Amino acid sequence: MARVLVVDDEPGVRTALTRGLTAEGMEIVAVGDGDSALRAALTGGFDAVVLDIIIPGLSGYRVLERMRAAGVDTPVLLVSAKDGEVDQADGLDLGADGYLVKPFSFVVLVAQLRAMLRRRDAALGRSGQRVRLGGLVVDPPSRSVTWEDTPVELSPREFELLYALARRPDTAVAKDELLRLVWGDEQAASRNVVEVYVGYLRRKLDAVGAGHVLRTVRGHGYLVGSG
Amino acid sequence: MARVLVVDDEPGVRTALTRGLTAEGMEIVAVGDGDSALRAALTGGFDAVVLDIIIPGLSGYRVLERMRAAGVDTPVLLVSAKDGEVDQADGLDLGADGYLVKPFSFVVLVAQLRAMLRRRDAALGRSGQRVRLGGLVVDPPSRSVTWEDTPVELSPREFELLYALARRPDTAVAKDELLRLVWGDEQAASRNVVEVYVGYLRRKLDAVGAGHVLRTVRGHGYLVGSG
DNA sequence: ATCGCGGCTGAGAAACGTCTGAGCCGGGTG
DNA sequence: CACCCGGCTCAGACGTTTCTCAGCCGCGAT
Repeated sequence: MARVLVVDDEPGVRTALTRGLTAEGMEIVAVGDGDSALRAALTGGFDAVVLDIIIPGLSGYRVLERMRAAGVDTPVLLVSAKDGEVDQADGLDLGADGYLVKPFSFVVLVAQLRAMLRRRDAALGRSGQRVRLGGLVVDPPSRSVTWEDTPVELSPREFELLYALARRPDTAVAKDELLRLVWGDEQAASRNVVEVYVGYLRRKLDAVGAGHVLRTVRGHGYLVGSG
Repeated sequence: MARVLVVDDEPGVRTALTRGLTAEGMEIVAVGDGDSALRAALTGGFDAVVLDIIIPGLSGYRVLERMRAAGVDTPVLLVSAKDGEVDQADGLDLGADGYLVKPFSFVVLVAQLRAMLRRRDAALGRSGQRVRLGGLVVDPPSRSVTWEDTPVELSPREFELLYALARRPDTAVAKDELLRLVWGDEQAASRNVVEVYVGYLRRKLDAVGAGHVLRTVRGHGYLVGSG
């Protein structure tokens, strides 16, 4: 689910957008002035920002400018009554990702937002997201695993297996599914190889005192969990 | 330098855009019909596409649709005389990144293109900015590298390799991707050349006591990090 | 307590990935 | 021309990883 920050000075627009975008399955935080907007945006907890330019306090331009200066690269959709070409170009060159002229169509706004979120998802999909689970951290970008800050050296297969399990915490994953997830569609591999690799994993996890996170679910498969 | 594909059926628009965008420092390929556009786009050799919807052969929509279906995620800026909100929304939902209504302002077009290219560069980590990482400094403008203020002399390839790794700190980069980033799309180069150059890099980094920043991630690639 | 089955493990063979040194090529320089 | 340097390929050595097999263990039901 996407978290979107909506910034507009008119309460009517705020409630309309909040209602409409919530119906589209987004989680909305709406604020009415530049200072609140900047404070909210700098938390980095948003996937996109809809930003009116003419607002009390810091202008939309300034908010955008300071966000980028602070290294926050959340996608921003500028909204303004100004339809001059220079305004649009300036906004985009300040680091915005789109520009909508008021009065805008809600349908277009949603489509623009979706386009921006789609790009973000594509970028994230390549790297994979880090999983934290009690003292266990599985970090796909660096392909590293730590237990309470102690690094655990894993081979590629071992890593993939642990990651496949850690992605679904406290959920039993069947051996057949692990075969599919980690070993691919090759039918060649026998189910025993999963047991062998769980063995390898356990040995390495045990060595740092994390043996209990990887449990057997008899007759089904395995699960990693915090319990 | 960015490579941009321009698709429009009017030769006048094509030459105007080609001239204007070239002046902005972009490398332009211009075509006038949907079939040529699709063929060009599917090569994947472009950083962005400016795509008119109403063109001979496949429509712009179709071109976009087939690009995405083929897994080509080059940013696309749709251009059309249709200003209906549904047209815009449809285009964006088909996978476009922006929508410009004809007649458009050239300044806005350029700003939109730049915004799209900026996102792409950020995602790929090619901002051209200096990278600092512990005691390691990689400075693209001057093509110089220092470890705790001690300069490290690198050949061009060595520099590109280190820079490719350093701009994504603590992230394992696959050998295939390094080949693409540093050696270009030429399939000719073997994967071993990466290993050889990592060897060269390590020798030089070791000589100044920075050997540990460049680590092997077995079965995957390499990473530079502070750890 | 005993039995049966699923799960676990040690050993070993084969494949794989990594690194290195030797050496070729081609372009620029003295 | 001879030389050097950077870029690259190749083949070999070495350790690691992957996987299979065979047999053992132990859970849970009777």
